Amino acid sequence: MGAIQAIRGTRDILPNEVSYWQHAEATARTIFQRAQYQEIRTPIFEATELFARGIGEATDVVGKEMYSFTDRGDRALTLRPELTAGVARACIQNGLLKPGSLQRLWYTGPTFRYERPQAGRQRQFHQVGIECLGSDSPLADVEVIALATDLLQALGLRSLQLDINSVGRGEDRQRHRQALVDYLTPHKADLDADSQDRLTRNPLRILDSKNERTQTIVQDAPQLLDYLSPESRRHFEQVQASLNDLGIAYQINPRLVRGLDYYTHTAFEIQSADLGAQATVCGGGRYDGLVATLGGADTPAVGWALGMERLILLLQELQASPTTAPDFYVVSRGAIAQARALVLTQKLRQQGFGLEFDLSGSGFGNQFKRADRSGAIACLILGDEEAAQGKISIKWLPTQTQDTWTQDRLLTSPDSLRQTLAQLRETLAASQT
RNA sequence: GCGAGUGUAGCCAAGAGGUCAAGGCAGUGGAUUGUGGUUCCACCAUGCGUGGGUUCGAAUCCCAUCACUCGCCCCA
Repeated sequence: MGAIQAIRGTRDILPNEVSYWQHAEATARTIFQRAQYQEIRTPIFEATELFARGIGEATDVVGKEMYSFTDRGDRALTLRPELTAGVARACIQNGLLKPGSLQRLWYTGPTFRYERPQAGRQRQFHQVGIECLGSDSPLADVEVIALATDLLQALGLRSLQLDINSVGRGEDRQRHRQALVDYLTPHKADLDADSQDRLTRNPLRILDSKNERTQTIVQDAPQLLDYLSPESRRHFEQVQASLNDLGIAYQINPRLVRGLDYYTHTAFEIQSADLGAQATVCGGGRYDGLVATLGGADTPAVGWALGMERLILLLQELQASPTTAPDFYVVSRGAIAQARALVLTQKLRQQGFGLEFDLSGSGFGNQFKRADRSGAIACLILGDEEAAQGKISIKWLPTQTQDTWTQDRLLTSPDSLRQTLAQLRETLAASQT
């Protein structure tokens, strides 16, 4: 009652879930590093104008999904709804885009969009992404896509689908858009309400409508792929050829369009059937115009962003949470013994062992119960008797055997300790399968 | 932003206007003040998302509000 709650569309990531995040982040990091992508960290909020100009005023993201506010200095600011624009801004501002040079970058961090929350969709969510700036080669598109599929595969995800398309260049889209409007206008009355609305705002989207009647009308509508310039078509063909060389399965989806204005040529999406309505895990493409739009030198670029929450949902369906059991559980009783036990605990931790120290102050019986639940391989036991003699008892939980060592021996034989732990862990694993 | 559904403990839940709200899992303490996993016992919601209203009486009916879920829109 009266307790303050996390605000709508935000959530806490609790310890039992964090292990998935760490696993995903670590995997991403090694894959990016192997391909010589460097991490970049940019601010969580930026000038509103950056997104308005970069993403496009007419897009849904800018039009109705931004967390915008003015600060005490009357600056118009926005919590970033995606990271690409900020990364591009940082590259321009810091002179990272020298003519003829390449920047390979990756990033991760929180992202904000004011939308109705659903499964796999929140107002604060997290993205991981990469950007390859400075190359117009179709091979850059494919390198970037391959890193996405590598990452997902390394995480053990199956049954994902890669859709690709080419949205051409601005001129190609203009011509196609005109043709599309010309084709659809006579049918306007038969379109669903949403699509009628989109006829003037964003006719491309009509192709994607889920309305059956609209779909039958749209079947014979002009396809964007037929309006591509020869250059754009060649680019798209090379992307496909190179994907084939790498054995990456894909589907050409002529209806795939991206929600942000800055995309050119290649657009792609990776979807999962296990995510419900929010099926896209990873989306990206080429954005040759963005850097120039933001005031930088003309710089071709490709990249993608991946939704961490959606990725974690898939990982959780796949495997149980990785456990983090300690090597030793430290059982002690009596003020002097406890104080000594803590000293030994710290020294063993400094040698690289994992130890959980019992702080409950309850009887040995209860401490052993907790030791068992902790999943530890052994108990270190220090009571009045051991403390008085400078000794310590070690109970090996899987074998129910117990040794008494001098405390000195405990601290000076890390190798044999490690060996015993490894052996017991093995037999434990064997007995469980 | 629109449409629909659901809120009872950390989790899964029964309850359907009338004994100070079943049960299970988890947790804590004890049987066992120096030895675990099994077992047994005890404890664990002055309150049913929140705020109003109807009623002699509300977890149960009504209204509002908040949150979540599903669909639309859109995206990661």
